[in-house]
Amino acid sequence: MVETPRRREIEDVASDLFREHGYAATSVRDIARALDIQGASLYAHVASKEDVLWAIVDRAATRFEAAAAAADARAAADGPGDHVARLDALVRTHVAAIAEDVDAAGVFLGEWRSLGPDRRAVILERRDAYERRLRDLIADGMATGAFRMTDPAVATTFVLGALNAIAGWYHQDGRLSPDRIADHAAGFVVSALTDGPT
Amino acid sequence: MVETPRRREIEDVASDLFREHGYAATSVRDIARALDIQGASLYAHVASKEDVLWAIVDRAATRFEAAAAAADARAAADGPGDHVARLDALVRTHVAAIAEDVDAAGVFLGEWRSLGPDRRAVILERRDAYERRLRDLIADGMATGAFRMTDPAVATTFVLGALNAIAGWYHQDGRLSPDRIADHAAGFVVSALTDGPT
DNA sequence: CCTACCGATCGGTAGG
DNA sequence: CCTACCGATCGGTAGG
Repeated sequence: MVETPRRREIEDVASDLFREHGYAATSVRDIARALDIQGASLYAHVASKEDVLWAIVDRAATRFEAAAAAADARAAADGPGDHVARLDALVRTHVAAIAEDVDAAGVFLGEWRSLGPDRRAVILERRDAYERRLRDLIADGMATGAFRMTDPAVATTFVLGALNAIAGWYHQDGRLSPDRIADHAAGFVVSALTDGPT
Repeated sequence: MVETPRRREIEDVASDLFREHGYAATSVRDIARALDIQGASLYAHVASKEDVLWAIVDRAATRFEAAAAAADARAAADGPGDHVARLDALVRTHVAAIAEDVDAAGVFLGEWRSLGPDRRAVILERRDAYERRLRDLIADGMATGAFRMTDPAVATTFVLGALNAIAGWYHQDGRLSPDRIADHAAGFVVSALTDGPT
């Protein structure tokens, strides 16, 4: 299915509603009303309600994956062995990925439970892969002494928990720009994983 | 309404289902089936589906509030001016409050959107009050030099994000005991907010 | 706690 | 994109 402009409009409106009320509490009529069309008319553009959720979640997941790849590229230019720089880069691109589309990020992070079994499994595996990437970086940094020793798996969930919480409060017209938030996030995470000033 | 044993049983089963599938995606028949009774029979014990959600959320919120009070008492015994000790105590009681009933904590943290407007407002105000408490502690610690200088409001959301993520992965029969998780959480948070070893 | 039932709303289809 | 419609399921009530 091609991504027509109208189709994208539907997904954006749905992201907002799913984020605000949750997928199950949002009816296809709610989505249609926000677009000023009839509920049944939505099916001229989408095959099912779950397909809309999937499109949002899949696109958000892809954005996070691209962010991680971009962070790798950025850090590799600086120096491959610098774990602090690599973590700093990953945190910043992660925050940017959230801020780029908060609604979609929030839906991705909070509504994957509403996917059918197959898609749910796919998205969980992609989340796991992303998490493994961060965990490996943290574990490697501990092994080289860049980070203080602690449980890498637990530290990873703390880091992602702190970062993903941003999707719960960030607003485009808020006090802080995405870059400023990324500054704070990078400072927080690096400080949490290092023992003292370098 | 008094809290009969059966009523509590209903709430526990509902916590599990709401946590796994979300409030809106869980029908009263789902809850009844888990208790081996008919859907309509549930109404011999509860007035509405939302009342069940409210009971779970209200109890969990009360538990977090009690945890904060306990942390205050514990830290006051040590010494009132020690912000690191106060933060350490608050983190530990917060983690304990999550582990005490993960399902209810998860519902409290993730399903308050499903409450009606009035109850939603009440629970948001109680969450805000809890958050203010932590933010004030962090801001005071920055003013006295115990914590590194950064934005207290943002730091607070990072701390709560990291801690509340525990509700997403903690299991009673997991690798780590609540106390060990609390150790890691306290180490992570204190390290994030301090500049180096004391 | 059960059986029998209710109106409302759900996601989705047919046919234009 | 609309009107008209469908079967299924929803939360909840009546009466025992």
